[in-house]
Amino acid sequence: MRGTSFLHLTTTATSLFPNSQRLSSTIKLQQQEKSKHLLSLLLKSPTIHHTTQQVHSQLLTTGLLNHSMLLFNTLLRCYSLSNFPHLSFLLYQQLQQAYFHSPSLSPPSFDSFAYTFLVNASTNFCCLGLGRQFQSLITKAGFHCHVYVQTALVNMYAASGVLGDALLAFDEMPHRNTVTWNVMITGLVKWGELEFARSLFDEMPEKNVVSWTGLVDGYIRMNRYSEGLALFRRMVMLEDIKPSEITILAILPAISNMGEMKNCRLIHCYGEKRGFNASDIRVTNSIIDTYAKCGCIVSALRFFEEISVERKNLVSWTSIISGLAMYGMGKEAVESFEEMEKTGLKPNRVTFLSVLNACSHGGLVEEGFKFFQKMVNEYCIVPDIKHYGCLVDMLGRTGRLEEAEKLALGIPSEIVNVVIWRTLLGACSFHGDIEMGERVTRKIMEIERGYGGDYVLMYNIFAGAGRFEDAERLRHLMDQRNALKVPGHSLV
DNA sequence: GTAGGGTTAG
Repeated sequence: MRGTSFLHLTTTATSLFPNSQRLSSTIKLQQQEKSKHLLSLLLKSPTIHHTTQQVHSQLLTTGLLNHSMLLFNTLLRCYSLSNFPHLSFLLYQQLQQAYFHSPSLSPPSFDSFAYTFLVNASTNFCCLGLGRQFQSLITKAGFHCHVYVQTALVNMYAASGVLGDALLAFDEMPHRNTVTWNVMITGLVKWGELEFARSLFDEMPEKNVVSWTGLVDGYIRMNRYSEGLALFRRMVMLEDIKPSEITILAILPAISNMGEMKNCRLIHCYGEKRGFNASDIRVTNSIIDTYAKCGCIVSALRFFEEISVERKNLVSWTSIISGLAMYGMGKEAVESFEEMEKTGLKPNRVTFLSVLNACSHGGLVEEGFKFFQKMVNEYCIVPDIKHYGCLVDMLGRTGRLEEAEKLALGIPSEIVNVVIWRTLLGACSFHGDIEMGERVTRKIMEIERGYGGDYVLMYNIFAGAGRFEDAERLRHLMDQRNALKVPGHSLV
């Protein structure tokens, strides 16, 4: 890795600042003013990449790079949080090189802030190798007990799924704060280690809303909705912890999976009271989605229409289109799509998937094809298997089985899957096409033999056509192959 | 300065 060559340079670092005595006081003052100005620029708009880059190039051209550790660290932080975290490493390297090329300067000495941001940049850049190198520099620099720096390292390992190393770093910390515990817990939750996360949660001395939300989210992500919601209730009622917008985002999927319309309303009201609905578009969008999934498209629509056009983003529109699709409201979904385009928003693959789904559920075949063409030609989006799935379903539902089969056969072999054929088999069953049903069943068996639902569908096709012998033959085959029909409800 | 995040074929 490119990092090796420049990282080892820091081992001799002792002090960042140059010998400033030689600078005249006027120049020094000018530099301080300039630094102050650049710092305020960064602090004013830390998330605007353009500003960060401008400040960076100013630092390089004016030679101010090694004059203020505060400015350097702030810039490092902006990069680590941006979409280009590797620029943190470039900046780091430039400071090293400034020293390397002018021996009159004192070598840079990176503090706990710099290391924290560099580790975060490694995390966000998914570059564990570099992170490990920083870890050894951190130890050499004497920050092996520093809570912030070590927490950043625990987070790096935990977020990347290297849970053994995360625990090692966590265990070796003589002092931990709530954030340390939280990064460990959320890391474990992220990688499905829920029980382990739970035991740490029970063990941690002071829990805050992030700890609670992390665990609630864990249960819900593992489809353990009632346990997640029970924990949420305990958090609010017994522990008196105020939910945050992230808590709301975590519990809404549980509410929609349980179909708890009442609770959706409750959360909606709570969001109004706390101002989340107005301040966080993600909460707004998730409420639209939850209303729709709880069976109330009217509430979803009403809520959606209350949002101002300026606040609605692509996900808001996609959520309502996908909601309308669930109810077979194809026409309304198409109208929403067109309205969205008028506002200047550019649909993405999910928006197209939702509108295609709406066309398929609403029986709008020609519109569906038009959207597919539009997606490919106008928006240059390469269709994925789900887009094809909608088209097959759309043709299959309306009984255009030959076209559906032809389309399925034309799907690139690298992406075609068993779901496509299962969709077609469902259509064959619905429209009673025995021959195609047999053909499609054979295709499915080539890919996967263990799913009982396919045998059942084919059995129904035979039985429906009065071919009971064939049906029984199939039932035998199913027993022989030990195919299990997965029940319609969850076993947990 | 360090932690959690919305829409997705059948």
